[in-house]
Amino acid sequence: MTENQNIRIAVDAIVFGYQNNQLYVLLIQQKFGTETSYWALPGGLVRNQESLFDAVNRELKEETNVEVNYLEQLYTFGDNINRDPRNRVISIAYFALIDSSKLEIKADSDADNVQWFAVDAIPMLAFDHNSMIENAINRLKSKLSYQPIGFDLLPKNFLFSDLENLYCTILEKEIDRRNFRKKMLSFGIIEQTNEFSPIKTGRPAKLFQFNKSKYQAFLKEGFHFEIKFA
Amino acid sequence: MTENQNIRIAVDAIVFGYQNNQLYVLLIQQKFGTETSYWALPGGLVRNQESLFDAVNRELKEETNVEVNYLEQLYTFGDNINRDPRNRVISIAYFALIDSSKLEIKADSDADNVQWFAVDAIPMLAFDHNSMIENAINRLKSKLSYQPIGFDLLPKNFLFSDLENLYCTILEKEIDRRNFRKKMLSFGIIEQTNEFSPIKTGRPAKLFQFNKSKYQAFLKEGFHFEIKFA
DNA sequence: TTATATTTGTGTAAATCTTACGCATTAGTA
DNA sequence: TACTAATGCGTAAGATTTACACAAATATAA
Repeated sequence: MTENQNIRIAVDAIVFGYQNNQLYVLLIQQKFGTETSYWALPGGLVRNQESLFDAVNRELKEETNVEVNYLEQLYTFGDNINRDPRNRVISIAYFALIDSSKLEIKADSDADNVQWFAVDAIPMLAFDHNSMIENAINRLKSKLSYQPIGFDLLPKNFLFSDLENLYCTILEKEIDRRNFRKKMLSFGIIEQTNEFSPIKTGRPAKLFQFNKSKYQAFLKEGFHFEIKFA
Repeated sequence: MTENQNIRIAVDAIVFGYQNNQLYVLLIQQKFGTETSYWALPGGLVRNQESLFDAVNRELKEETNVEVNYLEQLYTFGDNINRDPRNRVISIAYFALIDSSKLEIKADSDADNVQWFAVDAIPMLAFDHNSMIENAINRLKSKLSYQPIGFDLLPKNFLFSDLENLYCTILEKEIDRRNFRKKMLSFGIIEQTNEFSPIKTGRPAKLFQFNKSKYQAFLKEGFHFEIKFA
């Protein structure tokens, strides 16, 4: 009964990126000795003297070299005691977002082993990583409507149409352009810049940016971001 | 660098109960050898061959003997590597609700060591358990408005005024009785019973009950519970 | 038996928010 | 100079939310 505990503890990260009406997840290729190699989420064992937060950041740095804009704990996977067939491992999954300016895999990472996959074309992954991603997509979908998190998937300056398409794509919903813009602007946390987009078709569009500090100030006054669709 | 991992993994439960306009948390008294004994959340180390879910249920049974109506994972506490001064322990906290018919500590538990504390009178607890409770209260507050979770804090048959007071108490807000009742009933997931409450003052009140299976059926059709207050 | 105290149960009008919907503007390109 | 493609903008109808007060039912005390 008083056996010693023999459970490993890991962190894994589900990193989302967005570009051209498509949501992507960052995966790495795992080498299991001579076994077939699987794609998997970036992650690994937590060190004795490091916080969970440090662990996930370290693994992301080591394995993928991306820097995330947003990172939060998602869920701890430890109910299936055989999720890793080698040992019992409990994994604390983190949810992360990066903007499209960082979508290129940097040269200084082992690029062959790191790749973005469109979320509707994810292969069979190692362990329970497919269900972790499902879980993360649900979190992303629900957070989009009550936290201004979409901006972390866009470059600093973005087109209103990009923001709109991001919502349409991820939530898989039609959105009325006028109502969306009206509502978004009504919060007072998005500002027009003086720059125009370099796109060379149609009427030139102003670039916008999210004012994070304004948002945080509003939060303290009880402001509640919420955007819904029919 | 390839030191062996030496981290324990525990589960802890924040169990809420409600009675007479007061929210309670279930605590147990911990014995640390000869040291002063602290109050703490029920919980303990996860066994090698048991799921997290089984672990938290087992600890609740062993330490408090309460049966919960609702249980979900809350958050994993592992950023402070000294949260337990003896060893590094990562704790997966669970959030639970019981109804007031179970608020009495059962005789077959070690009653001296198990007690309900009003949330506004919680002593200094072991480890980071105070902040776990804070975290759980936030979860409870936010879930109340988008998930019909309040019913898990009430007996099967309840007065509408009890439901209303529960919301007022936990959210610390004034509520308009008429609007609250109208909105709640509009969902169609609460039914009048034929029973009257045994309370002997004022106009006799019908007892109501939550129809869980109706709620779950509605969910599948895209229904979304939401109740907000000025 | 009658008056009083206490809590339940109910409706409506005003204000706010959400939805639906189309056309003129601005540039580039042919 | 006409065409194409995308942006930017307003209003009316409908739905939801808010604010608000009094009659009904019982127990109890006078």
